[in-house]
Amino acid sequence: MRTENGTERIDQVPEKPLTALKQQERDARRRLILDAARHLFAEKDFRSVTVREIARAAGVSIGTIYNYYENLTELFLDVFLKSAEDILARIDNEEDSPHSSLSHLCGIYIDFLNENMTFYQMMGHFMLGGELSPEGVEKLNRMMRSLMDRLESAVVGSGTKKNPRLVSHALFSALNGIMITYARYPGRDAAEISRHTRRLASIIGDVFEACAH
Amino acid sequence: MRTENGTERIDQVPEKPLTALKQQERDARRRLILDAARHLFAEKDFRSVTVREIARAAGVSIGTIYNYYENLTELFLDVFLKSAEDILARIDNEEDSPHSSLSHLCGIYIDFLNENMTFYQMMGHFMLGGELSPEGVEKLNRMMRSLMDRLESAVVGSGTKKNPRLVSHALFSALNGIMITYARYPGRDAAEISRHTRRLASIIGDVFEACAH
Amino acid sequence: MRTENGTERIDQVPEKPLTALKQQERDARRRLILDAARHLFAEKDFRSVTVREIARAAGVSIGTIYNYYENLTELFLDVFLKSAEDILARIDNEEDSPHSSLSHLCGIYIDFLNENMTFYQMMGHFMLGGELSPEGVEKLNRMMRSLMDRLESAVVGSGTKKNPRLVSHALFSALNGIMITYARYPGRDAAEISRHTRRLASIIGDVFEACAH
Amino acid sequence: MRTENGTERIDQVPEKPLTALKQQERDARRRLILDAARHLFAEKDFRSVTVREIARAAGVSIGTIYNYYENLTELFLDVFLKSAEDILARIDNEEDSPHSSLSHLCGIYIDFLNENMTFYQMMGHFMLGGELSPEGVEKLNRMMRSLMDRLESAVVGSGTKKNPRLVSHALFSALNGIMITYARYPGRDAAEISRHTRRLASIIGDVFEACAH
DNA sequence: TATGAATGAGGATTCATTCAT
DNA sequence: CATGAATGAATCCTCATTCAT
Repeated sequence: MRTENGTERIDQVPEKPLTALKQQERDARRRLILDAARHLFAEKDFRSVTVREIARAAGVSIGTIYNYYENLTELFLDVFLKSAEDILARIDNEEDSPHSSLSHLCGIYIDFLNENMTFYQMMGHFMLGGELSPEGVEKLNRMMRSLMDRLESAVVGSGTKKNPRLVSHALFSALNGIMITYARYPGRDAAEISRHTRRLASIIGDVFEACAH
Repeated sequence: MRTENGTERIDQVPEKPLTALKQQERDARRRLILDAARHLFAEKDFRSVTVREIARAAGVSIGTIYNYYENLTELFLDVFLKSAEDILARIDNEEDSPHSSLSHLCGIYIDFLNENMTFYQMMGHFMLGGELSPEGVEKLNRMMRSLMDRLESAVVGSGTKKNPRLVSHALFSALNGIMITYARYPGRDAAEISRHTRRLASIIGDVFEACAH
Repeated sequence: MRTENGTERIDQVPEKPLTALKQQERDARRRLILDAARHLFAEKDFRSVTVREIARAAGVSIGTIYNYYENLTELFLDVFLKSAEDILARIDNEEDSPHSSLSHLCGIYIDFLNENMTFYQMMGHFMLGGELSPEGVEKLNRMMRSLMDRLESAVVGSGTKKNPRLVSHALFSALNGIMITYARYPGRDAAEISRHTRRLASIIGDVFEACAH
Repeated sequence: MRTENGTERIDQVPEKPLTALKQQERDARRRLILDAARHLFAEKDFRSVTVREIARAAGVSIGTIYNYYENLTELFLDVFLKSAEDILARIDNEEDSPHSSLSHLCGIYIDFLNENMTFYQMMGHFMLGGELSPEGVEKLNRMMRSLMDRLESAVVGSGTKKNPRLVSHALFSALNGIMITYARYPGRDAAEISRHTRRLASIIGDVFEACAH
């Protein structure tokens, strides 16, 4: 069994309940660190967060961090992947609802970005040259593809006559671009930025939907 | 007088040719530093370039750099603004040509990004939380608006019936998003990425153009 | 009963075969760790080998290592003493052979050093300031004296007219010095170094032998 | 011009007294650091001395250390080379004196080692696997050869009939071995060790001298 | 006795910035 | 104005050892 982000979670056969328990504890601890980091990132740019801060926030020692993560970058990547799982889940939930238009999906995504700027910052960081191990790159790309797949489903569902893969690439790009362009709109507070970016997402969704026909 | 990027260039009255000369020298030196930095950034991620490296590349001392720039960030910002002037000039040149479709403009922009990844990286850096002085933010936003204006002209020219400002916001976002999404497409070299991103830009341009009508 | 290296092995009276068995297991385990460490040291400088590596190589846990050794230094010392036992055994075997000249003995010793650089490195480490418990120092010196004794026998056998103890001190020193001086002879591979050091050992042996008369 | 240890000391033409002055200051500062380190090494094993300690002892900042040395290893190496220059000078001075027998030279050398245990410890460290840059290895070997040359002169002077190079190799080895074997003679204080090692050096010198004939 | 996760002091090194010359 | 040596806080990461299970 593999979780979406590629973390290996060893299946525990009933014969080894002890090990299973340990694994649970391990997962819990890892989660603890992860969440502490996420909360920290909400307060300040993730690139300026130190191991010491994360350790303190998680209530563990520095060394423990390194028991769970090879290095800081791997932790950052895990935070990113965890966030990505969240948005995937959110999309998958909405998919079942009837009013699942392209525009609606765009709104969900952009709302998520507004609520999780760190996710977006990390996307920028990792996609634009942030050092990453080969395994890290692999995980990153698997995740990006997962996101793309959701979009493609929606694009196909919109009945486009064009190449759905290419169109969903373009749509995904368009959505991602909203934040890099307006996340720091001058003199606007978070609420205004949220509203503006949502409107742009809506426009983009509409444009792509309209052109499908 | 103000240059597009807001650099303050003290006007020299003809009565003081000596000072004017000095100012020229000063500009030349500043340019020297700027260009050295740009070349360096082409080789490695700008965030990992040190003052010492820039000084060596420019053939000046570290101290001199601080005579021309308050700090490293200001230098980075200037590099960004200089690049932005380049793309503005490129767009303005093309504007005169007859086949100035929206799609064509998108192509020009995305080509520029591919040739100037540092520009894009800096955009991401500054737009997503990079520390910046109030003056820096001001300069940055003036530049972003200049770019937007060019796009808006084109959008208006495309005869859209929608709110041109909003549409051009959406289009600008869409273009910017291409790079953050595909600059690290796995297993592709620069040429392939350039081709793919250009295709996406073309699609986006077409989509927005089509919907104008 | 005491082994040559001073390891305390609690005598097991026949009445307690169970405990004796346990002791055997204990010895086996200790041996396991020891050998794993020795093999590791053959690959990389012993000072850079970590407990974790030794544990992994021995197939035991870190904690187990500390059940058998007070600390890493004690383990290192034990490796050293085990090696020393090897060279003692080798010398004792050769002693019986007829052609046991001083020069021949020197050759045996230097060959051993070439094959067991870790032994020599540890000698340097412990003799030149490496922290050691009083018991450790005691063990170390007992071993050095054992080695000296073998040499002294040979010196006496060579029929020297001088103070045999002093002469054997000098000879022992001379042999030990060969490696510190030539172990890193530039641009020579192991075979060449082995050959050169052997030749020097031979010269030293001859010189001491010649002067005996 | 090159100093014995390979430090590049740029010759200053009279036309640039300013630069010459700066170079002098630089040398002085480098010397300051060097001496501080040497003194520190006299108090505790050089391997356990930290940059912070050296900086404090030298009255400079940590960063300054790195302005003069690439890294700690280079500093250690320089201390070693400086010591080596001292012993070379001492030998060269004695050379002029009439009673320059082999045995006398050996005494000078062993006295030096007793007074400069750090030198010997470093010799062991660098010769037995201590990490070193290629340039470092080069410097180290040049120094070892310089020492060897002095010995060879003396050996030749002793009128040996054997291969002088080989004999001096053997002699050098023998001397170096004295310290690794007896520097930690148990229960003896520095004075006793000094006396004992000197006696051994004398024996070795005599033995080699006697055999020359 | 075996385990191995947790610990955290401590290491070397970097680098933007200052300022005396 | 130009210089570049000095600064030192701040970084990530290691690893021997402990101890609860």
